[in-house]
Amino acid sequence: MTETESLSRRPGRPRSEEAHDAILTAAIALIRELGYDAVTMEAIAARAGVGKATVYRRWKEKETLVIEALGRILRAIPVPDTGGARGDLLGLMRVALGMYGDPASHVLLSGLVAAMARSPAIAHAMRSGFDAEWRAALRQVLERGVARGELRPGLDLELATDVVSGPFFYRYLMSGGPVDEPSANALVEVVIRAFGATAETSDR
Amino acid sequence: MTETESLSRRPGRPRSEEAHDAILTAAIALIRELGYDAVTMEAIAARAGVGKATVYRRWKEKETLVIEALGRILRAIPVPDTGGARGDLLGLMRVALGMYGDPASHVLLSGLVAAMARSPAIAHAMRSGFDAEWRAALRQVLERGVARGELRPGLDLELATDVVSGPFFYRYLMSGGPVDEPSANALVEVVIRAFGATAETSDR
DNA sequence: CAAATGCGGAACGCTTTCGTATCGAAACCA
DNA sequence: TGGTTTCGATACGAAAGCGTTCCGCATTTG
Repeated sequence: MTETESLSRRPGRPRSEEAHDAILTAAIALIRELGYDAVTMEAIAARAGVGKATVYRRWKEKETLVIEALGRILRAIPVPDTGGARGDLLGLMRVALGMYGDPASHVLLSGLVAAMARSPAIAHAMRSGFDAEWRAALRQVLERGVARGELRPGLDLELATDVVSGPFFYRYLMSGGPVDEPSANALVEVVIRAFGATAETSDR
Repeated sequence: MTETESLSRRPGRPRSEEAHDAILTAAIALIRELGYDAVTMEAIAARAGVGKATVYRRWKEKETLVIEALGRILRAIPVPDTGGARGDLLGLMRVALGMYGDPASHVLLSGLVAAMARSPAIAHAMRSGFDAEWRAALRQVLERGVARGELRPGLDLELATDVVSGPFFYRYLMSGGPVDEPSANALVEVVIRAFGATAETSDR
């Protein structure tokens, strides 16, 4: 904002975009492999093929580096539109399955959850990024379901959101239970039964 | 088993039970404060008022120490019996609220979740302790509900368990949403609506 | 051109943790 | 009593990470 206003104003050699990218990419890769806590600035620089000074010139702490890196793995979640709440919810569940399916995500996610507990900045980044994105997509699907008359008008959106998100999250991080297509189907049926318009209770 | 068969067989000074207890207690306290990863053997010994050698004489690795210490905070979960599924589930939810209510539990739980992702031994200890205990209590309540005719006979026990456990777990570790009595009430209603016998869908 | 800044790389001093060793005192057994 | 083991405490060397500084070269502005 202040630096790059009129097309690179400063005298010397400009900072390398390649280095910037390589550092962020290396950071994500290492957090996937080792978890947030175990990753060091030294290792990030080494993996990126970059001097430590190049890293410290941009970020003073691992925390801020990681927060910027998190933006890289955050992709917009496509909101499915199959014409019905059941199909839309299933579509979102498949997005979740895709994320949970990668075994490396386990170390990544659990490491970040632990980091959230001790770093408000990381917690904010995760909630306003990962979680908010997912939540918004889910809310949209649920509201469309209400508008169509498939879901109950007065339904608690927050609660419905977490009934969809929570069970897989719990299985993935704690119980080790199945996180797969059949479970996704069953969970969607539960949500529709719980939040569906009072008419349709046991169809399918 | 082998050592203490005939009332302290070995010649020298016996190991201090006080030291043993103090070490385990110190370990738990520190994990609550700092998280699993950040706790060191040095800090545990210091907090316990014990020499490092005394710690290493008993446990070679932090991992095994922590696994034994986890047994300390695992209390048997009382299975409520209010005469109805709704009341029983609410009783269990209050147990969960009691655990989540302690702010120190946040660092404890999230640190252990991260440790589970990298240590199969910790994962096993958590699943066969904390999770299994909770799951068994929940299963009992659900099965009683089925026997009473309040819940649907063919219900998926695993899924129902995780629909109860997951949402608060997700709020606690990820979204930061409310984990309180009103939410517990609402969640119980969701479970009863989703898994209830087809007759009672919208009473209360 | 000179001045300024960034580059990858290496080395620096500092701190923390690791796991082991050693100490004199204390607690147990034969 | 003498032998053995643990006690709390402290010191130790090795290893790792920190954040900084310097090097020689590259890339930009003026």
